[in-house]
Amino acid sequence: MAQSHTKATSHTCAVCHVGRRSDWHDLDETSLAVLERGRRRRELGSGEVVFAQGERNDGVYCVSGGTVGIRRLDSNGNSVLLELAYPGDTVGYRSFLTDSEHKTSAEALGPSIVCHIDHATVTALLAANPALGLRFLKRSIGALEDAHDTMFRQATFSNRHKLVHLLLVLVGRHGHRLVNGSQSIELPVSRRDLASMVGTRHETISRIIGRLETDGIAHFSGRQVMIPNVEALAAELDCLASA
Amino acid sequence: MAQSHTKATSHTCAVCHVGRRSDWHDLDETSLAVLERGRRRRELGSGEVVFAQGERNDGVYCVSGGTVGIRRLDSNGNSVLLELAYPGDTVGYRSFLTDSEHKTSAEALGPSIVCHIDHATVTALLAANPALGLRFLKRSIGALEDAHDTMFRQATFSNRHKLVHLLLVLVGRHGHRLVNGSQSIELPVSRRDLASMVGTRHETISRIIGRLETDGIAHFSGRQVMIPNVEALAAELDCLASA
DNA sequence: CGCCAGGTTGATTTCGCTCAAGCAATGTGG
DNA sequence: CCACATTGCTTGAGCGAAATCAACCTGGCG
Repeated sequence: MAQSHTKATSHTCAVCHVGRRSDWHDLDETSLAVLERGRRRRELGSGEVVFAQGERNDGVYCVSGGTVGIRRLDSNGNSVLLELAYPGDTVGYRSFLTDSEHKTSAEALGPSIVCHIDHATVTALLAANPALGLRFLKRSIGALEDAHDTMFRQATFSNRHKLVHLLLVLVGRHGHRLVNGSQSIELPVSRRDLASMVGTRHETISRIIGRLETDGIAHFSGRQVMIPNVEALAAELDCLASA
Repeated sequence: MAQSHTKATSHTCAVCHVGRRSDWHDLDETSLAVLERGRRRRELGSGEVVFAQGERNDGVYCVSGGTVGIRRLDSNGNSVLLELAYPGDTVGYRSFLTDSEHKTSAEALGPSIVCHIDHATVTALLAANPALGLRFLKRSIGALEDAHDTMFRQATFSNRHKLVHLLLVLVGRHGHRLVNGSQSIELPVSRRDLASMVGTRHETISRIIGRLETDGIAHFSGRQVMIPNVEALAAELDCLASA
């Protein structure tokens, strides 16, 4: 929950994310000063939007805490959660680099901290630091390969397998190992969003969850998930590869 | 069929694709000379592979004629066609830029012409022409946005709508307008590949095609498709947006 | 307290997958 | 040239899965 205060002075992008390197680490002295001047820290509550689909790009956002969801909407109210962004990730760089409106929305999936880096600053930093452009290139290629993975799974996995895979990914990001060796996750997303990620309806997700429960593979209570045996969960997917 | 010879002199990348700009147009004189030395033209027959998933990257390939399919395979023999590449497109640049093995396979979907540009040459050209890196950046962002579109459709469209959408895309690329105003397409892909792109089985594609036939919306004969009224086809999708 | 969003559950119908057979075009070896 | 295998596609029957529509629950919140 939104630890709100941070002595704003002590917290610079340079010291941000010591463990996970952000895209902004490799800047030289003067560029860091430019960055400090051009960035503004924002604390977001659950559901608050970072940027909205269709808006004009106004710079990029570096996630510093929490989880940010990238989603696409259509005029019918359909919404699909396409990516999750974590501390160290930069979002909004695609519409910046193509100089276009945002093709997706970004919103905090829980209390989050995000640094906005304005358009002029990013432009200046990119001009002075070719390596920064390279980071974005690598990032977009990585995101594309993830998207291809997802497209492949959409075409070849059953809904149940897709949900299991998603759970395994989320365990990696949000899981806590308990004393008895089981894993506990706090899901960052609603059932509806789970459904959109799996490519099905939320009722169906409910039923698949029910089946996982009766199979003893996972126990759901709201957004809390207990997984007694992660290997058993992973084994569900292995039976595909072994055929 | 793969006939391999070409009067190598007469055909340079500089004069290649006059209409559709390739990624290699904006090079300076000396870089063009480097490119000419480092590239090798290949003519491929239907089904011949440009590069295979898992192979080490050995440079990039510029499509000069025909159609190239980018597909992903798994150990079970599943195959999903992820992208189509056309003259002017460069393929294989992602594993080049990330210095990794190919994450996908590329193969000619019909008689095609492809220029291989070897690893050392691309490295040299990238170093001398920052704009080239930018082209690749734009390209990967574009591909990512396409992938997001596809993921969105996978989650929200019915199979029929997905097939109709795919047909409309293919009309744009492969369609010929006939005298009576109808469109004729020569599909570049098999039914199985259509199925993988839609995310379903080939039998289901057969049945959906049957329904489109009886609805009088499209007429299939092998890989030839006749669409008497493209607007009627597009109207299928509009009814989604209007709700 | 009533309201509402998010979630679950049930009943019904539609849809798509699986398995299997049949068919046409193509290629191959005798 | 024909018998035969192969490949890609279509079609059918049966079954299981998921969409749909609807009721209902539950926890928060004004």
